[in-house]
Amino acid sequence: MKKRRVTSTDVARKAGVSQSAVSRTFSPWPTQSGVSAEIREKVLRAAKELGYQPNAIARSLITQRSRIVGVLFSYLDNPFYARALELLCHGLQARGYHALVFMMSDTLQDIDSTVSDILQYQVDGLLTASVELSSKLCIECTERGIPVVMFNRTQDDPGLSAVTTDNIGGGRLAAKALLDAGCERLAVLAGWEGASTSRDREFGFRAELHARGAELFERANGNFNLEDTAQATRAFFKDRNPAERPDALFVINDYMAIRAMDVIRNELGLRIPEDVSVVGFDDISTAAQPTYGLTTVRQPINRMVEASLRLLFEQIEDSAAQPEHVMLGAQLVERHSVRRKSSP
Amino acid sequence: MKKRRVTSTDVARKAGVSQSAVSRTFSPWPTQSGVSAEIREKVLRAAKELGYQPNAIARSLITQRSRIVGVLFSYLDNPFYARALELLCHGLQARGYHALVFMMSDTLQDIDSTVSDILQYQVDGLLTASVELSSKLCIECTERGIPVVMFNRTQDDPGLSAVTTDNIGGGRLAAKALLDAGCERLAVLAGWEGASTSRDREFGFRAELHARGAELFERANGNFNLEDTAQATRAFFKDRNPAERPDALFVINDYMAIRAMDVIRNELGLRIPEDVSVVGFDDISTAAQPTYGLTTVRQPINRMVEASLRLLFEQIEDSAAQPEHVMLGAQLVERHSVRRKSSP
DNA sequence: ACGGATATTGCATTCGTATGCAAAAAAGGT
DNA sequence: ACCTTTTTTGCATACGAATGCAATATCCGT
Repeated sequence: MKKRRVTSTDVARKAGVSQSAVSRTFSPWPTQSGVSAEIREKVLRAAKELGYQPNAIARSLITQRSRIVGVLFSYLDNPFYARALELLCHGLQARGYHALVFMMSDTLQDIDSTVSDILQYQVDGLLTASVELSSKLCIECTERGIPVVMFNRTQDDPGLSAVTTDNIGGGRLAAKALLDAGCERLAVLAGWEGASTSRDREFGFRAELHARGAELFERANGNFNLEDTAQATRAFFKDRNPAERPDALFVINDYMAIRAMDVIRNELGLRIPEDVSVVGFDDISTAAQPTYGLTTVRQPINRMVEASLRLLFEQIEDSAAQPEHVMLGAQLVERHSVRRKSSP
Repeated sequence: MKKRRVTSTDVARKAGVSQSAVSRTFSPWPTQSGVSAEIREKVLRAAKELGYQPNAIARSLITQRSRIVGVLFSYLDNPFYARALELLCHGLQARGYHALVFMMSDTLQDIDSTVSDILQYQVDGLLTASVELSSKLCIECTERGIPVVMFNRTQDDPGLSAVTTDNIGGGRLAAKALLDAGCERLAVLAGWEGASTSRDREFGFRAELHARGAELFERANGNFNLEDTAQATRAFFKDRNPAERPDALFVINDYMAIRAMDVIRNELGLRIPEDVSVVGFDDISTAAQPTYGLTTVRQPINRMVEASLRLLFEQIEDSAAQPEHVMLGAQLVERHSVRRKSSP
């Protein structure tokens, strides 16, 4: 039952060569000091017979490279993040790296022990998403020379790389769409005050309103969860006369927007977009389904992932590489949740 | 910039004790041979000052335990799997383990190299979900003494642990619900023939039909993707007279069922459940949203995850533990997508 | 104070692979 | 054929922590 693992020494013995030869044969990088075709042949044959696989742990120990990247997420309910994780993993694997996933349920977020775990596993880099990391985590990691890239979040600290969409610009686009359609009482359903995404999107939204001389009608927090979102939506519309309730709603992400639409239509019996126009953010696949046809601000998720990986590997491969903040453009995707411009 | 990492030897020197003492102080398991309070104190102080963290890689090498579990997924689009991954990670972390995630896009599934990766990382166990693993992978891993637990899939090979819902029973429940409601032309929209889940659910569905003397009206494959699902749904209903098309649809999972409902209502202009009743499988959160109100067969995902982890750790901790197939009961959740029983 | 039992501590080795260095072999030049 | 240059090869050591064993210190009873 308990098989002793096969080591490079076993292979060496079987092939009648030195352990170094085996190591060199399996070296992933075209080693400067190669092995002759003849030896390589012998080694490979012996390895195959024994079922030898190099031990990545031992290799990491000596090379000081684990080829493991820590990936921090706090939840995957929001399909945007599920998709991001999927793409991130693919990208990592394509580069010969692997993702060690840390799920931080916001409730029991034991930051300290998580940081400790990350550090102990000697990850070569760290990708964080949907997580407001305490500056503590950042400092600890960067101090130890572990590159950190934040996905879809920013932090004031300029020592950290981050990749985001232009959330402020995106917020403006949302406001513009609603204003252009002739909406007059605009409400925003924000996420959670602590998240830069939510703050920036709302900021952009308000900025555009201000620029147009309009005023925000109402606001509430959905805290990125469906329950609070439904609650807030009800508060906006329930038992209110048409003239006293919003006629437009900007929801800080699609995940919440979909839920809001549901409450608006099925619980409150209002029509979208006739009674209320809705704009979301992200452009998750559900938004495109005809049932919702949600007009939304698209985040270019593929490019975001690519940029994150590029930044991360630049820093992994060149420790002198400077942290950078990449901001990609947002784009409005018009579907059917915003009413058509009322002709003047 | 380039900080040399702090080792137990550094701490030992600073604290004026031996490296062994440091190792023992940081040993996670209450070591038989402890250290005195005095030394522990000195060590901890020195460690804190230097910012020492034990190196998990080095530890793994000597203990032959990586405390890393490989987790294989093929996609996260289906929220059921996203949720499963989330729960799995939490469970792993709660036990002091971590998930090394392998995403196998079905298209570019390079099984061989993935197996190789898994083996090289010396994972203590392997959890696979939404993946039909070639027997090759199984054999390779079990031969090397790596416990494998399949989540939501089965394989003929009895040497493998698996956790599933009673898919056959679940399929029967779906048929029963539809038949009891008086539906007469039942269609099933399957996933992909290669997946045991899909096969078993369809099998159960047909078995119940057969037992009741009913016959399957039609079937198609949605291949677990939204495009094929929409396509198949159109084929079922488009340009057909009411009497020539299905009046009930069992979709093999909710992810696809939601898409099917969308096509039925928004593209084809049919009503649910008046024109067609729909039953899904899984009970993802979207199914509960009023917009859909999908009647579905619930998989007890929490218990599935718990069982998977239990099985996995039984085998990790006791190499004599036998593989086991845990099958949990399925349960029908009635909402509004199946028409009410027509009174006789 | 002494013998023996017990709890601490440190030494030395081990895990499996990579790599600098020197020795050996092969290739190249005249 | 001889000397130089280049390529192969193996030896020995390093990576960082865990642990069996022996040495030392501590405790206890009398």
